[in-house]
Amino acid sequence: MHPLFDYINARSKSGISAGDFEMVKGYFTRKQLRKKQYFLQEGDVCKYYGFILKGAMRQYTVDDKGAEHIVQLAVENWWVGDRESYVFATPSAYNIDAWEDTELLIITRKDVIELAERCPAFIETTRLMDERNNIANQRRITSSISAPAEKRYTDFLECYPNLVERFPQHVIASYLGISKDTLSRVKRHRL
Amino acid sequence: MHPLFDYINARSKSGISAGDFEMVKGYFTRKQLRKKQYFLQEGDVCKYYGFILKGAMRQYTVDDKGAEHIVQLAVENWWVGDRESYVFATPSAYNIDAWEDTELLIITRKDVIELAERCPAFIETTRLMDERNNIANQRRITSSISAPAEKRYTDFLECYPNLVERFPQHVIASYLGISKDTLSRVKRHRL
DNA sequence: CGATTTTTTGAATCATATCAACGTACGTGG
DNA sequence: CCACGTACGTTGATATGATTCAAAAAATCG
Repeated sequence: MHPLFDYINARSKSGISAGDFEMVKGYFTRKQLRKKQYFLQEGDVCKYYGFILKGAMRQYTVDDKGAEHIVQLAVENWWVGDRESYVFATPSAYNIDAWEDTELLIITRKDVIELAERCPAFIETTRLMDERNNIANQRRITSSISAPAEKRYTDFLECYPNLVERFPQHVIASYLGISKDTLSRVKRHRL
Repeated sequence: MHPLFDYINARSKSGISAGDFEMVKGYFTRKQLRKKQYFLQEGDVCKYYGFILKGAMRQYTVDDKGAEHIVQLAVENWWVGDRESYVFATPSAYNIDAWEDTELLIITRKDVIELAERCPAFIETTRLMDERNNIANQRRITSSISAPAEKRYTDFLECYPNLVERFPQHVIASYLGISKDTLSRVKRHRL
């Protein structure tokens, strides 16, 4: 039916009624982003978290040499935002922009907190999201401190086959912390 | 008073009463570990999460060449365990052992869930822990995909000055994903 | 079709790893 | 008190994996 409805239903034990979902939906605002448009710019406070209905986005830092380092990729049914800036209302170190034209549901921190108080299923869902996120982050950290480029890439393929189709290779390379040139060579070597 | 009591009080909006805390404490079991003793071994399911009352621990993988890669360090007031194995009851890819003699409060997954239902302050606390953890992991990922050895080390010093005093240099090096030799050279270079 | 983005490739270079040796400190048992 | 083992840190020489740069090829898009 509605992607967010399905998302909450699949992740909360109790599930959510159609009526409750209307209430939940009321807390979100729809937002359209064109390709390359910023959702968040370095130095700004991340006022909104976004749930992606359609599209693809990237979160990245820019170093002193101007090189981009992609820390997160996201597509449909993923959340985007800089958690640190969102929670503490501090200037973000990241940029987030749309890689494709995308459509989001956005919500402020204040509203998330209020919504959590009114809707148990929503809390359960966000808790589960945090839990899964922690697990995924742990894996990524393990991979990035202990595995060479080739292993990092195969781990990625296994874990996120859907992302490979959505982003070009040089973006994936940056996400993995290796250069596009190296990733190209790794792929050839694997055949 | 009691480290876990203080921990919950500092992290839940409402706080916890002395009476409720007795109930919480009842769900935990005290566990002593001698230096080098395993808390979790690769291949086993992580049945318990632990709250460190006293001591220091490390979580690591062992690669095919027998080298250890430290993915997490923990001291007093930190939680230890492999979240993925704990949540899904799958064999863990990690070892966790005591770096010093340590004293823990441990709890099963089932009891965490039950306790969460009975004590709102406990839920709030674990939610906050997950949130902070996500933020910290994000930082670590950013650092590890984009920064060279020296920056990674200075980031670490800034973020966890207390850990530097508790673990020898070669352990820190492994945590940062660099060799002990390189860390030694980095330190000299910084003076 | 031209323009832009993406991928590939080779050559030179750089950061870090590896290996081996040595120095130091600490603790334990004789 | 000494002798020994163990753990830790440093250092130099060498090896290696990955980066950088530049150029060209290939794919994509309006």
